[in-house]
Amino acid sequence: MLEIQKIRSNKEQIIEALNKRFFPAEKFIQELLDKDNQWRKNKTELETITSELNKFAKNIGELMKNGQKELAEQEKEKSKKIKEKESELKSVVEELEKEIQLLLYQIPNTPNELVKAGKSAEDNEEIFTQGQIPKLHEKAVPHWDLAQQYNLINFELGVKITGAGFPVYLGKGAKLQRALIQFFLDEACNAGYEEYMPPIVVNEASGFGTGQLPDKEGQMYYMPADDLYMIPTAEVPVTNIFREVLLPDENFSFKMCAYTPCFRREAGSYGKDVRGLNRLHQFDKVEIVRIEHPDNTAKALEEMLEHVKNLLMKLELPFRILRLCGGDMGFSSAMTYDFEVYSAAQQKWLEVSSVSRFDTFQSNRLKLRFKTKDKKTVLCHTLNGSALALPRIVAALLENFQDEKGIKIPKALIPYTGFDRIEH
RNA sequence: GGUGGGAUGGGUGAGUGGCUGAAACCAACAGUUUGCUAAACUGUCGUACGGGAAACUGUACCGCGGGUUCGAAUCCCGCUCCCACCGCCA
Repeated sequence: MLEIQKIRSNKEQIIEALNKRFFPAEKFIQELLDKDNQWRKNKTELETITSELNKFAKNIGELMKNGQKELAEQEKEKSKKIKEKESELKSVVEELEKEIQLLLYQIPNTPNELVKAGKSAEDNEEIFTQGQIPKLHEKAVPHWDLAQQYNLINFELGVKITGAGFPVYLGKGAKLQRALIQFFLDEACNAGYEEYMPPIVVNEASGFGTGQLPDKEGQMYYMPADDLYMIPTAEVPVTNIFREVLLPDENFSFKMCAYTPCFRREAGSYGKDVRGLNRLHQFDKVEIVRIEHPDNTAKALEEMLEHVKNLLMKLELPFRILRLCGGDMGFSSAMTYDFEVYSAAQQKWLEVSSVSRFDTFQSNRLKLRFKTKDKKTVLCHTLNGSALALPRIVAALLENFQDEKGIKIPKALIPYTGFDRIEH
């Protein structure tokens, strides 16, 4: 959620920034500011009247105490009329507040100055590439065939137990999952991120805090009996640790990581995009989350990018980094970098990580703030990124490292898997 | 699931209709004293929003939402959460 104070004072810059998303900013911002003006006018008037009523009440109390009953009654009569006016104004103010809130919820974050204008994924900028695209043998197949051939993942079994998008991992397939989770967590801890194991269901307030609610509730699985949501990412519970937190000074920097399963309804997805591990309803992910002083955000983002790069290099996967254009970024993000690995048998790039800075957009909703040296209350910045999401990594590993006889495990992972090849 | 108790500022905790944005104590911060530490003393010490260049000022907030009243932390109604004990269970 954008800060209303900033919209008041930086109207033009904000509209310009939002235009990079092809969001109809002009209309929204103007309407918002008109409502805000009305609100402030009415609010001031209301408070003047309330103040008057408070004086009446005090005065009447005095009169009663002194036994001047008749005078008191007269004053009561006078205050009645003012009170009518008060309740009228009150409902106007409340209505305006609701409308302003509603508008604010619908306005996405303002893109960072580095972000280019653009409508879709085609306008994303490739800013970095690394690694060689492997040459596969002639009979190379996509990962869903490999998974079946070597009995690593059983998709049909998942359908039987739950439904499409809930695969069953078994044997070395299951061990590979466990190895990757452990590997990613160790790497994150070594980079100074503190490990958390949060709940994987959250309440409504948490969904709201990170911006999934009220708009994107279709994305989450919902349990009406208990009014709880399954998390779509560890970002939700971990960031909400800091909901309604006021940090006492400026010397803070929180680096957290968490492994959780993630649940996404992915309503509307279909076709080859959802084949095999490409898009699942349940998947595993290690997430890194940072709470930073605004001055430190740019540096923190760089560090996170380096961290994810490092993971992919250790896994020996070819990858590229894209800086998303305005139109392709998530609602809450000010700037997002996507990491894509090349999956050689499918011959396509798969998104495996998304690293974003949100600046004050989340912290404004979360009420996550700190005190400056001169005792001012200021919103913190939040950042997060996947480090990493498993399924597409597994897809790329299987596809890229296959040969005629089996699948090789990258060196860095062998200590975690306990085997160096997958064979019959 | 059953029964009972509770929710007040960073913490403990007083407050049953106006003198309470809220006692007292603790913690924290600043200062005085001191060779240093400690102690003592003095002062400061909630959040949000509005108005104002600022000093400052207005309003709201005692779990949440409604009601009664000229006036509510205090009375009434509904809800949520927490704690304890019992039952069931990993």
